[in-house]
This record gives sequence, C-alpha cells and structure tokens, in this order.
Amino acid sequence: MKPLNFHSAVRRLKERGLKLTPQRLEILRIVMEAGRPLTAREVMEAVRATYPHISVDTVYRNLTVLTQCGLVNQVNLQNRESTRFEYQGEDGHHHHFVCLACGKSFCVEWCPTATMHAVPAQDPGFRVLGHAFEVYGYCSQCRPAR
Amino acid sequence: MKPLNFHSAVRRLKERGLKLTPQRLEILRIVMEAGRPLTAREVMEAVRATYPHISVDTVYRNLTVLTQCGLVNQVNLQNRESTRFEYQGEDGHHHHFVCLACGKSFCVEWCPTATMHAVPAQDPGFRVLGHAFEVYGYCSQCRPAR
DNA sequence: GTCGATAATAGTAATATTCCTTTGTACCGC
DNA sequence: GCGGTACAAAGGAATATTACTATTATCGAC
Repeated sequence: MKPLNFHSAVRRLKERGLKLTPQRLEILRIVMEAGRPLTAREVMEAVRATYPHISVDTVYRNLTVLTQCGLVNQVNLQNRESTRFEYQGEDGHHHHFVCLACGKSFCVEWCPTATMHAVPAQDPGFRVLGHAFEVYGYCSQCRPAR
Repeated sequence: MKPLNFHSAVRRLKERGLKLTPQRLEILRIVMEAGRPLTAREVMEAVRATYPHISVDTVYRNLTVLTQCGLVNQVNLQNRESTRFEYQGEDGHHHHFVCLACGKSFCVEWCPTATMHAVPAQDPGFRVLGHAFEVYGYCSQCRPAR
C-alpha cells in the first residue's frame, strides 16, 4: 500500500520539475508513514536518523514544497502550538472538529466534495488540488470552562 | 455598524470571564476595523500608536484569546508567510480559494453551513462555534509554473 | 559516463513566536 | 470607594521559523 502511494507522490514531484533529492524523499516518506500530523521538529528528528547534518531550513522548505504540490497539508489548529504537517495523498482531504480550548480534534464525517469542482468567480481558470474544512468549538470536556 | 458588533464581541469576552483590559479592547478594535487579515506585526504596530510599550507577547496572547472566543480566525495560507488574523464576527464564516504558488486568495461563494449543526461522532457534546473551509490549488496565472 | 545548467543543501544570521517571571490592574465583594 | 484575588501586561530569555550565501548534487543533453 505504502509503495504505491509513494510512487505516485514522487511522480507528482517530477511532473512539477522538482528534483528528487534523498533528503526530500526521506521527508516525504516520514510524513506519509506517520499517520498523524507531525511538527517540523518531529520531522527533523526523524530525518536526522538518516541525515544527521540536515539543516532546519531544508526541512521547512521541503514541507512547504510538498504542501505546494498538494501532497501535504498544513493543519490549522487555531492555537499557539507549532504548525503541524500531515500527508494528504491524492484526494487531498482534510476535515476536523477542533476544540478551541484543549486543541483536541475529531474527524468530520461529512465532506463538501461538491466544491472540489467549483471555481472562484474571480478566476475561472483556478485549478483545484485539494481542500480543508475545519469546524471550531468546544469539546464536551471544555464546555463549562472559560 | 461597527459599535454594534463591537458591543456583542465585548459581551462575548465578558461571558467567558475574560477581563476587559484597554490593550485587549484596542487589539479587538483594530482587527475588527481592518477588513482584511492582518499579521501579528501589523496588529502590534497599530496598537503601538496608542500603547507604545505593549509587549509582543500581549499581542499574540490576545489574538489567541480572541481566536478561542471564535471572534478571530487564524488564516491558513499553506505557505511560509506569517500567520494572519481576521475578524470573524458572530457567524464565524471563513472560506477561500488559495493559490498554492502565489498565495493569492478568492472568496468561496458556496458554504457548507449544513455541518455547522453537525457534531463529531466521537463527542456528541461538541459545541460548534465556527468553521473554516479552504480550497487549495493554482490560480490561472500560476498554472503553467513549476 | 561526462558536462553544464539549475535547483537544493548546509550552515549561519535574522526574524517571528512562545515561554517565563515579576509587576500591575480589572473586577468582585464588602 | 476599599481591599483581595486572580488574571493580564511588560520585559526579557528561549525557541521556532525564515532568509541568505557559498557549495554541492540532480538531471537532461550529448
């Protein structure tokens, strides 16, 4: 399962004229296999197992590059925690309920797929790659607080 | 128009037991009247006109507090730019098309309001305050690039 | 396989954001 | 109005993120 997705992800990188450096591929692999949103620090520590001298900028830059390819999503938790990066795959889905108090998140079952095919009126040529849908509020444990 | 919204926003702060400090109210006012997403730096520079000695942490902390009240939304641009903060008002809507290449954004006409009333299966007590819906891709100008 | 063009990396400097501690102040009760 | 209490602010230290530059490596053409 993993190799298949990895292959198509790499193809997408090539299609955009991006070079397939070993560091970049390792970062991609780590995010893909994590199965949960990782902080940049977590990614870096994981990469250092293989590339001890990788620079922080390389990690951040590649996470940005992968984001711009639609392979990775930058999760918006609406709090002061570090940004987290999550693999998106081909479909590019990402939906959550996020508690504004404790930061816990749950999956959103329903998905507004219809708009995937929509385009902004201001730019009919806009090419949709993916989308994010997040609902904010308070989970039952945090309801009475603040 | 502004005073009305401002009043209800302040009421929401009081309801949560938050103190109405002049710095906090000034930050709220600035974000409300901006009419566009501001960076923390922009907010701070604007506040300094009135409170020259305000600390950066105060600005960030209050933007987080306002976010946790559902009054402000932290815009997720999926790039390396600084996070931006935008007034959300009572309805808490926020929808955009975002170009992954140049960062330009357009409004999404359609809105998945239906899910506003949904709850996560894992936590039926979740209380929804607002939501964000963003579609990522490439605008017509950036299509051939990369 | 070698070469050249071009992009990516490492390392470091600069900036942005968060954390922490002390001091100040809003707000509740009297 | 006058404390007392708990939250908030300022200031500075620590961390996270981005910018920049010289060097290295990918990749396509031969």
